[in-house]
Amino acid sequence: MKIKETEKSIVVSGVECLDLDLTLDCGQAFRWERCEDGSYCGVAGSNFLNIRKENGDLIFENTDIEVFNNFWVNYFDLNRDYKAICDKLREDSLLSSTIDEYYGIRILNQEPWEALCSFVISQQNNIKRIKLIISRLCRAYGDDLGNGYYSFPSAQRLSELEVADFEALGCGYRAKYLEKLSKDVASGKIDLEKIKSLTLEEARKELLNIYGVGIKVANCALLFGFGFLSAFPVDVWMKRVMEHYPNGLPECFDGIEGIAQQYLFHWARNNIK
DNA sequence: GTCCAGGCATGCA
DNA sequence: TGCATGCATGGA
Repeated sequence: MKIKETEKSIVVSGVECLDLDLTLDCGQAFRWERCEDGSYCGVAGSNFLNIRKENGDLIFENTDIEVFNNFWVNYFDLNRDYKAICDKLREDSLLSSTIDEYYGIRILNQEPWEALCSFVISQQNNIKRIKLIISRLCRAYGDDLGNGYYSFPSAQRLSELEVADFEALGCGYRAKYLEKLSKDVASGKIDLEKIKSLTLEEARKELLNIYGVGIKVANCALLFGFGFLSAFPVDVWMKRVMEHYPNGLPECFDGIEGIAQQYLFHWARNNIK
């Protein structure tokens, strides 16, 4: 990876396997918008970013080198060798063709709190509406970052709300889950940083104790927010995919089950019914 | 109008 | 432990 600072942007070359459309709009993160020029605008943490690809280079705009180094490198997982990971996953025949078709899906390192909230909202819901609800939530209770962009509201802020406030955002029956989750995280009863330091099994057990968090939401939070690449979420789409693996997951998935899952999820959404 | 979506808690056997 | 049921809402 080579990094070059210009007057307005940061130009990163030598990053393999990062397709912005596939990575930012594949149902793992819900706050990126595709602009007319093909670039993406979004917020993560308290940082706004515009990112695009040009001749294979990644162009980061509306950020600075310090935030890039301290935040975006980790967010986009730029130091991980995804090419080697994809080569390993190609040992599976279904994934081999899937990776050829959708090469460039990465797993983003999102913040635990945002990921957990987002996937509580995601249950029994479709991606378009998940985005709609999260957008309303940020606009109503996040910090104003300018130009119509808002940060994801903190647990502290959301702990001030009542169930009816979440219902007003369109959260439906998930409102009561979010209300309790916000208060428990804000009070320290649930310690997300501590959960991040546990083993996968221990962390999953902790998340499953949370009201409104079952196995699917737990695995999504673990994969997308807590850095566990072995987590393997199975939703309605992945249940259809699992018919292709009657004997369990192949050995080449070991340690990178979550990345395999994201390719299969994308394949299923585009190819099944 | 009906069906479905990155499911979960609850009650009951 | 496993299975049936109700649950909010917006888009297709």
